[in-house]
Formats: sequence, C-alpha cells, structure tokens
Amino acid sequence: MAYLHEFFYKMDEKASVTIHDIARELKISASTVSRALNDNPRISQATKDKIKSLALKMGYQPNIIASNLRNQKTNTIGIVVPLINRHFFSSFISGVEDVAFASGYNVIISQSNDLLEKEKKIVQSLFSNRVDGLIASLSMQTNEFDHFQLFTNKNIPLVFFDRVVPELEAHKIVVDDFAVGFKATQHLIDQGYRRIAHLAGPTVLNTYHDRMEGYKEALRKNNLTVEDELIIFNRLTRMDGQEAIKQLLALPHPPDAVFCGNDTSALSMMVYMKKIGIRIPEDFGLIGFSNEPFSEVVTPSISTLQQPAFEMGLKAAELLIREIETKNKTQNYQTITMPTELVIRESSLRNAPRSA
Amino acid sequence: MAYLHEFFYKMDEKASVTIHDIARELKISASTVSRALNDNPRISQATKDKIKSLALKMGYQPNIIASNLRNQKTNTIGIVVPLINRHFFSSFISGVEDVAFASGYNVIISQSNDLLEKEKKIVQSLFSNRVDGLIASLSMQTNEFDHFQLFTNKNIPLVFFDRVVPELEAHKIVVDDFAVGFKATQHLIDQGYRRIAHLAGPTVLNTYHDRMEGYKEALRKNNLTVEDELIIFNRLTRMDGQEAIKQLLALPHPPDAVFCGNDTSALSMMVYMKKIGIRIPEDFGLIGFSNEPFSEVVTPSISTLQQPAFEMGLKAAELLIREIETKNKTQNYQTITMPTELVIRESSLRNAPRSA
DNA sequence: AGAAAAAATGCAATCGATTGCGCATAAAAA
DNA sequence: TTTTTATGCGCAATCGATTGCATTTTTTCT
Repeated sequence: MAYLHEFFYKMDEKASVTIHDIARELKISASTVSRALNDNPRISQATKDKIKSLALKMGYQPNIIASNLRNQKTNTIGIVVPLINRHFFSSFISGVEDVAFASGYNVIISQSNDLLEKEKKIVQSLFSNRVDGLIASLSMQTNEFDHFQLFTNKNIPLVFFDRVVPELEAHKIVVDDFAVGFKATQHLIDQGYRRIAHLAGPTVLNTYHDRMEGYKEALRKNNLTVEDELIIFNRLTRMDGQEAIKQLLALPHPPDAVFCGNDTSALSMMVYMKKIGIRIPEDFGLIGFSNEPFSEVVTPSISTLQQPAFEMGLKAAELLIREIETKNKTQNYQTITMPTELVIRESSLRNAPRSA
Repeated sequence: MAYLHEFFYKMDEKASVTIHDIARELKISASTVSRALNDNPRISQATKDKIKSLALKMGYQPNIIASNLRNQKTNTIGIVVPLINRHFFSSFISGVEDVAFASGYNVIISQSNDLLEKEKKIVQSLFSNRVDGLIASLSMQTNEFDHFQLFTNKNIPLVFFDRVVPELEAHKIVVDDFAVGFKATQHLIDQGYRRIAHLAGPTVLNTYHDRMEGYKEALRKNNLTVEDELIIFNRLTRMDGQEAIKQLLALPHPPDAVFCGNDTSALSMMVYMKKIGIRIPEDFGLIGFSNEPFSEVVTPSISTLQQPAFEMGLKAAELLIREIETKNKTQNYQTITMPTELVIRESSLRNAPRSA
C-alpha cells in the first residue's frame, strides 16, 4: 500500500509533501509527525525512525513559511546598504552572510541606491516580511529616521553600521572616523605637506562629518589654519574627484596635498594630476579612504585607510543574532568601534624610496 | 470608543495589528477587511475608506508570511553565487536586485564560497523557504547537480548564469566563452606574440572550458601549435597567478604572452614580472578576463574582456520573473548569450604608443 | 489482577490572510 | 406591492506546522 502512495507522489511531484501526507500514510496524527521530525522526546524512538525514514522516502521538505507563521520567527535578517556593488559593502555583506548561514539565518539584501525614498520602502517591506532583525547603513540622502521606528517600536533588533546617526537608539558598528581623519591628516603633515585640502562627503552622515572634524583638529594641533576654500563637499564619485581637484588647483594659493573621503575620488584626482604633469607624491600628497582593491595596485599606489569591512559584517551579524536570540530588552545599546589601519603607500610618502 | 482602542494599541505596540483587530473595531468581518485592503470590487467604497483609514491609524502592517502561506507564493527569489564580494557577482546581484525590487520581489542571497557542500545546503534551504525562483552560478567544485532537482521537479523557475553546465535543463545567461577565448587569443597573435600560454580555471565549468577551447582554436587557425605545457590549470587566485608565471618562465622555451582566466591572476603575473624586470607589453603580452575595476587603473593597464555583469543580472531577473508570473510550462529553455567586449589596454598593445 | 504512574499519541486551536459559497439587504423590474 | 436581480458582506475552510491539553496505551507497583 505504501508503495502505491510512493508511486503517486512520484507522479505528481508538484504537490508538496506535508506532514499530513506522512501522517495519513502511517495512520497516525500530524502532531506526532511534527514532533518526531523535531526530535521531541515525547515520541518513541521507534515511531521517530518510521516517520523519518518515510519522510525521506517521500521527499518531504518542511514548509518554512508555515513554520515561520506559527513560530512568529522567520530566521531571516534584512540588510539595507546603499549599493551592493561596492567593495566595502559587499565585503561587509559577505561577513554577515557567513555568520548568518552558520547560525541558520537567511539574509535578505536590498540596496537603497542612496535614495531615501527607496530606503523607506525597503525598510517597510523587510518589516512586513517579518525579518527577525535588520542591519542597515543609511543612504546619503537620509535625514529622517521615522521609518526605522517600525523596528524600534516593536523591539526588533536593529544594528546600524558605517553610516549611522547619533540620534538613533540602536546598536552601531563604526570606525572612529574622527581619529582616523586626524591620523590621515597628521600623516600628511608628517610628510611635510603644509597646505592640505579635504574632499568630504555629505556631512549629515556622521562618518563624513567626523572625518572632517578629525582633519580640522589635526591642522589646528599643528598650527595650520583651517581654510574653508580647501574643504570641498560632494558625493565623492569619480567625476566629483576630478572636478574637485580642478577647483583646488585653480585657487590662487592651491594645496599641496588632499585627504579624500574615499579612494575613488582620490584615484580620479591622481589620474588627472598625472595627465597634467603633477608628480605624486613629490609635488602633491594624496591619501584616500577605505582601501579599494585598486588602490594597492595603481601607480603610484594610493595611501588609504583600511576599514575591516568583512570583520564589521561578522560583528554586526553576531551582535544582531545574539540580540534576536536573547530577547533581553536591555535598552543598552552598544557602539562597537572597529580599528582602522593607516595604510601608507606611495602617494603620500614623499621622502621614502619608491618601490616598484 | 475607537479612541480607546487606539490608545490601547499605542500602549502595546509589540502586539501586531491584524485584520481581525481592524474587523473587531469596526464590527465587521475579517474577510471584508481583507477584501477592502486589496481593493476587491465586492466591497463598497464607503467601507473601503473606513477600513483603510482605520488601518492607517492603527498602524496596520500586513503579515506577508501569512499571506505567503495562503497564496503559495513568497515574492522572493533566491540567488546563489560563489562569492558576493567579487565585482562580477556583486554587479550581477545589483542588477537582479534592481529588477526584483521594481517588480515587488525580495532577494535572498547566499554564497557558496565555491564549496559544493555549502551550495547543496543553500539550495535546500532556499527551496524550503519556498522562493518563487532561483538564480545560480555554480561553485568551482560543483560536479553533480541533483540538488537542483528540487526545483526542476516542481517546475520552479531556475536560471543559471556564467558558470553553467550543458547537462542542466534550465534557462541560462552566459557569454560566448568560446568566441571570447578566441578573440582574446587572436588579439595577442595580431600583436605579434607567438608563444601564447593560457591560465585556465577548473574546466568542469563550461566557462573555463570554453575559453580554453577558443584559445586553442585561435592558435590552430593561425598555424600555431597547442602545447600542453603552456596551459596551466588552477583556481586563478593571486597566489595561483604568481605560481603559474614562475612555472611558465622556467620552461626551456617560455611563452611571450598569457591569456589569463581572470584579471586577478593577470595582475599578480604582472606584478611579478615587473619585479624581475620583464617589460609589459614589450617583452611579454598579457590579457585578463572580466574587467575588474583595478585593471583599468594599474600601470600598465590590463587588457581584458568586459562581461556585462549588471546587465546579465537584469536579464536573469527579467527572465526569471517572467517565468514565475506566466506559469507557462514551456519546457523550452532559453540560453541568452550576452555580448562581451574586448577591452584593449596597454598590457597587450605592443606596437602602439602608450598613453599616460 | 487491579490500581496508579508513566509513556506515547491524538485533538483541536493557533499563527494571519485569503476566498468560495451563501445569506442578507437594497435596488430594479414587473 | 410583489418578485427579481444586484450589491454588500459574513461564514468557515484553507495554507502547513506547532503545541497545550487531553486521552489512550503501556509499564510498574502493590
């Protein structure tokens, strides 16, 4: 008889096998099947064996959706980043995914494309999909945060990283951008550059704001004046970098070095300067941010700050999952500051011998 | 009275608002609420308005899980890639995400880390999560495909890309690796290189296999002999590239050019050769594959093949979603071949003037 | 053997949204 | 006014798995 059913399931594989099918076959109740498959001690070993082996034979695959609904838990975490296709973010995600997978969580990923409206929709959608927790880095446009209240109101764990805002009461994984901005600038000063410009991103975002403040502080500490005309704000694209360096070089009293908000803009500055014959680092010092893969291999190689993206992803996922699994409503939000390494390469090393 | 309830919901936001709560409040049935929220014509406009406005006031958020269970549809598509944190794949994913978002689909992303076992688990898990469709690129280890039968058996749309195998009956988004391998090799020949090596990935994967065959064909067409000692197989990491070039240069009769399976290995070859004083492209020609961001900006810049990763992602998602939404069980599998552009840069341009 | 205790399993409700069918009430036709 | 026909809405089942609370079966003890 069982064989008859087996045959039936083979014929019509489209109809999914459920615990009820198994139960019917074995003339027992669905509850027992459910418990057996979950190794509930209330079920005898003999029945468990029978059930499990039949489940295998029938090609049973649990319907996680049903389970999720009943358990009010999806084992899914959401991620919102500005753009997946960027080294820092994809490395971060890779870290999150590693931890998530090891802990039995799925990861739903969305990109805001740096648009506030899209970010809002995404957050809403992830909420409706009942993710167990959310990891987010804000879009460049984000200047309001009500959409995250869906999560905070219901005490759903929330971890921000990189681009965060102080207002938000949530866990945060960041780097000490102030210290880093300071360190980068100090390095340029140590190398003998005296008129140092800064290319900053939107300072609504803490990360760009803090880097800039660190930059200013370094100048002050070294008795150099902070000059507004040496600080340029834009979105740090390739285009932006080129525009910025043109603008800076056109000043009556141009800078002799720049600390850029990212490597992309630093690179485009470098390309432009090479073209018009400015030597780096002899005539002009350059330091970027975030250590893109290309920075190491271009000529001259670009000094930069190395953010531990992958490790930040690991940390974020660990923190989030711990929060999910221990519903300890400690309104005790952690801010984890990750170390950032100054990677000194050719573009800012004025007096040292250059390697091949 | 309604105000009382509103107050209640404000107090205990942890309890989610359901259609039943709205129904109770309005003293109507949950069915009506459901229909109203879905703009079912059987409900009068007046009732709809009442319901919608109350829903808003109460902060109702539909429980997609419940909806998914009932509708047997999750509006979610799964993606499996070897590694998220790689330009080609993250660009591809970015493309998928764009289309998916616009069509109301979520994207669950997993990485196999090029491990077959992990790939199996992922596919299983995505199935259990009842994704409406799956997009996959195989791991380097994948030499069996049974795990995908979960999807094919139940006619769940499946699209492979980049790393695919002919055995699989499914839609495929690929580039014409044979033609591309041919084109790259022909280009080196045109530039006057005569003893051309090839660094290949695992040839279980069509993409590496076809590229190699294209390479061989180009040699033959130009009356050059295909020599086994000039073809090296490995996993194309940085390390692998360096090992390979050492091995090639140690040959009694070393090559004067290499066509590499990816840009990473090409770059590491270049770095090594620069170090030992081999001039590129004068002494040695080099061409990579996949146009990593760094390839354009290193010195010399690396010639390569540009795969339209983002566009492939768009196409894959479009194809998959169309398949999902028109349950046309056309066992009529499409293979879409995307154009691949030969990007000629300095590393293979022997006689042309070099730009800055 | 009979009663009490322990072990194994079943019943039915639940999670929240959806939908076929049927029953009202109201509008239109006779 | 009575009958017909829309129109608006509710009942209850469903999706598949889980679980508190029985109930049945088995084991143990007197």
